[in-house]
Amino acid sequence: MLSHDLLAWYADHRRDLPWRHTNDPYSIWVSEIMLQQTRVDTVLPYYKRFMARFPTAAALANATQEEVLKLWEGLGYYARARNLHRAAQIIVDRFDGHLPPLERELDRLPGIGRYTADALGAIAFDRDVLALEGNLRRVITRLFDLHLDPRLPEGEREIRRLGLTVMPPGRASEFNQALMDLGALICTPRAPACAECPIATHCIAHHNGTQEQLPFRKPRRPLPLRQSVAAVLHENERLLITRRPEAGLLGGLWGFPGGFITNGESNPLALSRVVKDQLGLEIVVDRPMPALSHTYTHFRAALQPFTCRVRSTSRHLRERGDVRWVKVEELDNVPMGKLDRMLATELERSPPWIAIAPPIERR
DNA sequence: GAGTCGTGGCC
DNA sequence: TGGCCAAGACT
Repeated sequence: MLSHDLLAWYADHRRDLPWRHTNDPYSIWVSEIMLQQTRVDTVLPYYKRFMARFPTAAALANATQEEVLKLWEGLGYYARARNLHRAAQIIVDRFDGHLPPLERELDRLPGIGRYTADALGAIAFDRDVLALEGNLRRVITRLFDLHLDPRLPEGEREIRRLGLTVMPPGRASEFNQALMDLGALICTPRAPACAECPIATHCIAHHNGTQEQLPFRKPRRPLPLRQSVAAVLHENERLLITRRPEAGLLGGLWGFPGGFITNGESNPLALSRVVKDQLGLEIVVDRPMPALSHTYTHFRAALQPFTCRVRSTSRHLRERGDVRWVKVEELDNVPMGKLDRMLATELERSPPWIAIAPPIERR
């Protein structure tokens, strides 16, 4: 039987992961949020630090958002951290610090969608639900040789229906995680290791030789490039940083004032306008910027020292909660995205200047 | 339904 | 090396 073969393989080959050493729903929840669109190896050090600092929902709820973001810095998709923090506060206020066990309740919490609600239902609460994520979609698609796009509603419905037919009642936690490990270790997107697969004899795609072509995907549109600018403003030994809006790129993190350029403005003018809009500072640049390269992997090559003067600093800056002056060595103590950390590093070489960031390639 | 949101590893 | 992908959620 398929489930028997799968669970026997899982008993011998399951990955040893910190969140598999516990039945605590909070611990499993944190792992599920961190693992969204993020590889296990990337998550591990973040997870350990986070759980050491916030071992319970109450500990997380009592923290400041800034501290939560600081621990998340570098992990990406920062809305996850803000939503996790908010949800912890809701759980403390409305559920006495404990996650509700039903998917329809979990699904209402910020940052928890269909998948995470089902994963918690299955893994933390032993409920007979299928937690459909990338691995399960691919594995089930191949098992049944489905020629449907798994991301579209019709494909998802069919995957869920067929998956449930092979899930043994009462063992949803093991079964879901076994399929995840199978997808991560054996039934990989490219070059699946069918010779080592414990359920290859049950796999219709393997029988038909179609596993390499599945799951079917529509080609994606090419990604646009967007150009951004940032100002690095010195005052003696201090640097000006601002807190970014919660919505959008690197939301809630601290960084140098700046933004995306629109309408093909020349770079110095765009920078002047963005900084003026954000801070009320007049910036005077005294020579034009050179051409720039195309992705921020080439960031260092694109940086050009650039002399400038700040015409006026206004007192209202000091009163704004989203603006700070920090010493260079303190930059490590506020949550900033990677791009801005690179700017900070570059700044220490040749202050002061205004940096024009090359276009950001969206993914 | 399609865009947006990060980062790192892979070949 | 650049395009693709990874334990998705939200708008």
